[in-house]
Amino acid sequence: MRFQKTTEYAIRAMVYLAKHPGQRLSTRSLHESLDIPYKYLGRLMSRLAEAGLVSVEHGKHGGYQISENRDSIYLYQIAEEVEGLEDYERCILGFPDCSDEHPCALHDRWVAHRENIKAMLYETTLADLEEEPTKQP
Amino acid sequence: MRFQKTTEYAIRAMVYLAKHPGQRLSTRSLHESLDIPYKYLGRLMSRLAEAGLVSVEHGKHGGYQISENRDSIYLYQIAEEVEGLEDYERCILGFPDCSDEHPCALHDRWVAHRENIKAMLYETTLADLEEEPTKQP
DNA sequence: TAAATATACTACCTGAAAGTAGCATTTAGG
DNA sequence: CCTAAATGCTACTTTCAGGTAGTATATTTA
Repeated sequence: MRFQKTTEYAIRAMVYLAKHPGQRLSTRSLHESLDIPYKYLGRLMSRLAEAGLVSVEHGKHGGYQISENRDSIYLYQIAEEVEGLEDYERCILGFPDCSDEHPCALHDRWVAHRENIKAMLYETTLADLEEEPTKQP
Repeated sequence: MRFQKTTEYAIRAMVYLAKHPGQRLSTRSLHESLDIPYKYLGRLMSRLAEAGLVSVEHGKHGGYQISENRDSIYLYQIAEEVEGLEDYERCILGFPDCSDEHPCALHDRWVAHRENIKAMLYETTLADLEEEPTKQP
């Protein structure tokens, strides 16, 4: 009941980029700030760039920055790109034909929590995460 | 953001046993009723028996049944045995020193949902899942 | 134009979850 | 006592997330 490690990395990186608007940050600096394996992070950033979530500059002094406004990038977009959103449509017990009309024993209890998590993903932007005066650990 | 498949199997099997109190059910019959790979289910049931969640009879006409009262077995016990409960103490972004006092950007939003899920696991018994007139898919 | 520094691409390695298979062991009952 | 039917144990296989490594390519700048 958690994000894949790669999704954690992706959200970390996107949040960090959102905190440094207008700056182009290299994989090296993200690696050092966020403690994510350098080579693995490089491939991840390429994926995020290809998905259009960040813009990229090649060559010397290259790197990544948030592609659009921080308030137009939602958490679900990051999760979708990395691990997909299939889990949030899935029966909690894995029954293929579980549904509201034909629920498994845990369905009703689970769906309530699941919808709350979905709301978090679909309604929270990177800008929203900036608003609170929370320190990055 | 889901249970491991094996945890799904375990909860399915426990719920099914809880619906047939006093009956000793073989791996074969559980396999046929729940569509879980036969051999894999056999090993899983052994684990649940060793953990004390079900009682077991060997030999001909052997099988498993709920070990105690249905209302004294909580979902968290099943999840704990199969995949552990570490995820529910973990930072959603994987920062090792994230905490209430030193939160990551998502901490406060996530903890609310996480605690609700923990409550579901720690407060729901197999008997509770019986009470609602829901059909097993 | 050449060196430095960055991303992009490709191949490989590792560990764990999920699944398969065979044989040993236990028990009921004719 | 023997056989059928069940669990228990052990080993192997498959798949994929996560991680490592080397090289190609792009861009800045001295």
